[in-house]
Amino acid sequence: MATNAREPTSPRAGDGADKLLLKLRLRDGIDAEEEQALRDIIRPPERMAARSVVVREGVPLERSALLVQGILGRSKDMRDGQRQISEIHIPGDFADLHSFTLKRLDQDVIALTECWISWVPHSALQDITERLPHLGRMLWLSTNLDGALHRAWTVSLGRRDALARIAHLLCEMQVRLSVVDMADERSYALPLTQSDLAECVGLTSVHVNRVLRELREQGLVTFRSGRVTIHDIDRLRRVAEFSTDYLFLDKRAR
Amino acid sequence: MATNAREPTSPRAGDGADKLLLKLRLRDGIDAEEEQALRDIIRPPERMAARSVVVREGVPLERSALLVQGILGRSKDMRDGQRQISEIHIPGDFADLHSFTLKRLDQDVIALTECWISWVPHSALQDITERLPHLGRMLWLSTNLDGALHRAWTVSLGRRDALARIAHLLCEMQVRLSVVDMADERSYALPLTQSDLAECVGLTSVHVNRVLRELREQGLVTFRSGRVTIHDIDRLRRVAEFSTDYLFLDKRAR
DNA sequence: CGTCCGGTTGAGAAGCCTCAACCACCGTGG
DNA sequence: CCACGGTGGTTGAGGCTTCTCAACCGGACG
Repeated sequence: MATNAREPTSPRAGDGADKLLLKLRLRDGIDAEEEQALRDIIRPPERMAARSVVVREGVPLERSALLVQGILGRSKDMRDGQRQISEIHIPGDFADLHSFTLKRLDQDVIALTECWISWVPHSALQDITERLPHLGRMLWLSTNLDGALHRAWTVSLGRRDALARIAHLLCEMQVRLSVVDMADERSYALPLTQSDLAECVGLTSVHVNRVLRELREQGLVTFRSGRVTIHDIDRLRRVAEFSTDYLFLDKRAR
Repeated sequence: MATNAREPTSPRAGDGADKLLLKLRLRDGIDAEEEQALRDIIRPPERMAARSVVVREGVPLERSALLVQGILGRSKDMRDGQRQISEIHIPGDFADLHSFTLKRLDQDVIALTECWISWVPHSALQDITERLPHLGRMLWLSTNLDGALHRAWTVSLGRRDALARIAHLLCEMQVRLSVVDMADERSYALPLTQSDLAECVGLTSVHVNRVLRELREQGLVTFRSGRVTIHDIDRLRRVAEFSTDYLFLDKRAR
């Protein structure tokens, strides 16, 4: 069942769990029983087309989406056709774990690229909160990490200019992707369009284009054909006023 | 013990719990055992001076702050002296419940007015996750509601102009304060300065001043001497593109 | 080979910021 | 009692960042 999907890009069933465990174990120990419980509730990944709506705002939900491959965004459409993305999700992220308690979403989850998603039933999560409270707290932690990202984005949108805002986003993605072995200090794949970036940082794609040129010409970063190449990570972080503190990369009893 | 504080503004010990319970019971039932467990872990409120830092970013924490009276903000200082507030807290809110899993904060919690705070030890919260998993999920829900506010603010900062942004904030506060019986449809107390507002919506206080005049002259809202008077809530909400959906005001099994 | 999507660039407009002055109110101290 | 200083609010003028509109380019794909 798990290995039924035969397309070349199709991920293995355990990939999502592996990356989720990398993310959780960076913050606290997960023992064998907890790991097994987690693996047991993760269904085989399903493919979602690029640009499709994975979870629609407002719909009653009984499962959450663990992203195995691809990039998801949480997105809000405005009356006038503009949209704002409030978080970018990478493999190993639950895109809507908060729906476990909220029971519906306040924003759409959309596939920014082709994605593979493992669904996790809320009933299984409830079971975890009752049988394995520490693992339950680690899942709670996971939604609180999302909250920390949200706050950092709020600060960016409220107080950084366009250059620092984009620089900050590219710094954030570098660290988060590193955690799941998808980036190093020099470069990483980020298969988004400039319009996608614009919807993350609250600018127009035209202005994002100009700012990306500026970042390139200043020898900081290059974003081109879905890849980020960092020329000077120290200067980039200084320009962005970036610190890893809000990403909670330290291991502690939780 | 609980009634020791004698100043006229000093709240009773149970006030914080009462408002927290109003907030939680709006979303799901809390039975007598859960209510008692919650009341048992809430310490008598302590007074914090206006403009003081209640919880400092980065400091290891073993307790969370339940706001009983006053207004708190989550605030990030920038290098250049600017700051951004990412959430406003009202009585009945935990200002840093996320520190239960994160163990420190990514932003300061500051008192925007004189505040009374009840501290709740993390050990007691851990106990709840182990003994009363449903109540634990309700606390998890509470941090997820914060997340929904964060996302709404991100959308505001990214895609609304100054007028709509301030209108949206005033709409949000009206609903949230109503939940804890501190607002009606026409008016509510909001003892903030125009600079505080500016730090919430990512503008300067000068521009906030001009926009408040515009809101007043359009017959939408008046914000004056710490009080918001809503002249036309329907038009105000339309201008703000405000919907209560993201506040999750519905009762459901969670 | 045409079409579409994403990216690039220019020119002018709009929204918000900066700087500065001034006012009203309130608590404090002489 | 009044003078004073501090804080918060108000208004004007000019500047800068970002937006809007528009044109054009290049590559992928049918």
